[in-house]
This record gives sequence, C-alpha cells and structure tokens, in this order.
Amino acid sequence: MSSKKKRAQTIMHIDLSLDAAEDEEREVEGAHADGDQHHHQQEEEGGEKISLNGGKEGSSHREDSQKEEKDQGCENPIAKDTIKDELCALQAEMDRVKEENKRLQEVIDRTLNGYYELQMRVADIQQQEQPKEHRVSLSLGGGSFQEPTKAGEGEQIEEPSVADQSGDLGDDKELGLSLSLRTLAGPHADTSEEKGKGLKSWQPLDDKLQTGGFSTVTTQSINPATRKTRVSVRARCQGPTMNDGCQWRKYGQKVAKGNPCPRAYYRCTVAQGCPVRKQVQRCLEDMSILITTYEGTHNHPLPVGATALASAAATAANFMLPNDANPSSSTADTAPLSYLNPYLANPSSHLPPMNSLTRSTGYSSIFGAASGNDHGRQQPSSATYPWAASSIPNPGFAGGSSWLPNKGTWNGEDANKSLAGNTGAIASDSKFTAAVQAAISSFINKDGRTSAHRRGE
DNA sequence: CGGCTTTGACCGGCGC
DNA sequence: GCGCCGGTCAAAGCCG
Repeated sequence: MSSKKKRAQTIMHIDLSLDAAEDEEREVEGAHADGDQHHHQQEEEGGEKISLNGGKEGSSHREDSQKEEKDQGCENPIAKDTIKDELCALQAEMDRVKEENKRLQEVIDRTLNGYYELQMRVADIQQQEQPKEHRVSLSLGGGSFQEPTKAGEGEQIEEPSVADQSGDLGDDKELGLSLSLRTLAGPHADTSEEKGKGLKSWQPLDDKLQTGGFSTVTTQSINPATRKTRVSVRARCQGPTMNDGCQWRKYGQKVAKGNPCPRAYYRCTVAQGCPVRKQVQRCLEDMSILITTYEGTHNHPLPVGATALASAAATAANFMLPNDANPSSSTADTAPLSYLNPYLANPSSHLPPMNSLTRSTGYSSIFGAASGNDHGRQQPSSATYPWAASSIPNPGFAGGSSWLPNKGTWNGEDANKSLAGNTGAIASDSKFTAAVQAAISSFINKDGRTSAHRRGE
C-alpha cells in the first residue's frame, strides 16, 4: 500500500471521527432546515457515513433545495403549507431519533462500565496471584494487541482491550482513539527475555489495526543487573521503522537467533552525543508488527511532535505508578527510565494542566513520541525488509509510541492495590483520556495538515 | 560532498 | 578455554 493510500486512510478516519459533531450540528440546524436535511440524516441513520466533504456537498445541495422550495412557495401557497407540515413531521421524527440515540448511548455507557469493572476485577485477581515484578503496557490507537497468555506461564494478565469495545461501539462517534492498559507481571522483566519469549507471544488482535495503521503497545522494563532501562514498543507498521519524531541513524544490523528478520540498530542523531539507541525488529509471528526497543536517555529537547504523546504516556505512567509515599519511587532518579527525557518537564502545551496528573515528579520526564513527519532518513529497503512492500516509498504513516515507566522496585502490596485501581481508573479518567486525545489529535491534525497541504488544499 | 546505509569484523558476556 | 550470540565499530558504497 502506498503512503498516499495510508494518508488517505488517516484522513478518512478523521472524517469519520467528525461525524458525531457534524451530526449534532445538523440536528441543531434541523430546527430551521428543510426536508432535504432530513434526507441526509436518514442516510446517516442507515449507517452511511458522510465525510466532511460529503457534509459540505450536502449543505450545498440543501441550499439548492431551499431555493427550489422558495420558488415553489412563491408560486403555490398550498405547497408552502404542505412543506410546513412536512417540516413538523420531520422535526418530530428528529426528536424521536435523538431520544433513541440517547437510549443507545446509555446502553453503551452501561456496557462500558460493566466492562471496566470486570477488567479491574481480573487485574486484581491476577495480581493477587502473581505479586511479582510488573510491567505496564499502554496501547494507543485504533486497536490493540492481544496478549495470548503463554501456556503454563500465566504471567501476563490478559485483559480484553478497551479498544475492542470502542471499536464496536464508538467507531462512529469517537475519534477512533482507544486506550488499553495492561498490567503484566513476569518473573523477569528484562527485555532480552522479553525479546526471546515475551515479544513473540504478542499477537495482533485483529485486522482493524492494519487499516487503522496506528497502534502501539509498549512495555517498559528495567534490567535489575545493569539498571539499564528499555522500552519496548510494538506497533503495526508497514515501514522499516516506526516514526517516533526523532532522528535516527542506523549503525548496524544483525540477524538474531530465532528470528530470521534482521534486527536493526539505530542511534539518536537529534543531538550530538545523545545516548539513546533503539533496536527495530519485525515480530516473527506477525511481520506487520514492528518491535522497537528504546534504550537510554535523551540529552536534548524533544521535537515538538514527539512531546504530545509523550505527555500522554507520562500521564498514563503517573496513573500506573505508586504514589509519592512509596520510597522506592526515588529509584527513578537513580535509574533513568528508558527513553526518558529530562527536557519534558512541561509535557505539552497541547494538553490540559497536568498538575493533577503528574503526581510523581520523578516521572514527568517520560518520553514518548509521535510525529507525522519522518525527519529521519529511514527509508524502507525491500532488500532488507522483503515484507515491506516496495510500493512504500516512505512510511508517511507514523506509528505512535508511548512509554510507561516501571519502578525497578515496585512495592508489593500497595503497588498491587494501586495498580489494580489505576488500571480501571486510567481507562475511565477523563483527564487521562483528554490528555491522550489531545496527543492523538495533535498528531492527527499535524498529519492531516500535511496531507492537506500535499494535496494542495 | 556530507550524511546515511550496508555489511563484515570485532568485542565482550555467558554457558558449557 | 571455547564457542555462541548480541551488540558495536568502521570502511565502503550509495544517494540527494
């Protein structure tokens, strides 16, 4: 698939996301609109989506109809009465539809609430069974990845993603943003083990991701031996690398044992001497999944496009972390969280005030990135990545990424409680969703502007 | 021509 | 000590 097509998909997605707002707008207009207006609404009721352009066309069409009716009205007063009656009938119909929508919305809310409760319960139960080291995964995007629990291990908490529901219920009203939080407890959070076993166990949830084109699941781990932290990001991405807003230079490539797909090594070149490195490798079981592992701490301010999602990740992180009372939180200062950036003190201007969200200052420096511009010269190479279609000249679509910190020394009981609570809280907390939405929308807007610019609009 | 990718060589950690 | 393996280096080549 070409990058243009991908861009078109993104645009289409935006169009769909705006349907709800536009719908409401139309309903307001409906009070003094004509019958044609209702015609459009009926189309929407039938499940047919109207994009922004479609809406514009519709309104112009409406104007024409109004003119026609005006003409008719001047000529025939009886027809005018008929139109008035029609209008009344349509308004009544519209009210009925509104009420129906309300009822449906309530059903959705109830379903979601029930789902969240179940999710929390599952997390609670699992953590009581496995009070071990934790990993936290954050998924952003149009879908999420399923984590099949490995037979015999049972260490990963399998939680049906919020995305599943949002995909079913809210795909016509929401931004297409879904949040999925997973808590993972494993005997060894080191990435090397993760890469060897854990990563392979990650499976794509559904094919929505392929069309959604933007999805990440991240895990963050601290190697207890070296105190080196790593962030592993899984993203469905057709390109050779995921665009995370930073500039990278490839310095090596190796074929790792057990995975015929070569692992590429990149260094951050945004600033000289930046120690951050990343490894990029295709998932063995699903070539469309790109596993990116970040290591190190940026010694430079992040690109603007990279900060928004980073803030979301930081917000998520703060939700997932033990509170300040936990003395172990001080380890965050000594053991730099992977892919952190101390320059992200003020997460993002896109976001609402984060005071209430950044409870732990030690984690305000989490770095995450998403950008629509591929600054790096990470050109796809079909020779290197045979699965990457040669028709992709440039991965214009960018997989977002986010990172969540994990305490190297997570405190048992309190952590478990707060983690379980936070899992549910983070999904339902309006601040968090607002932060993520802001991040995603900034990403989408950016991408949208770029594509619009390219199309000469 | 500068910056990047490619790729074989090299190095260090780890298990046997 | 040896071999394996992951990670890094650096020269050569490519590209805009």
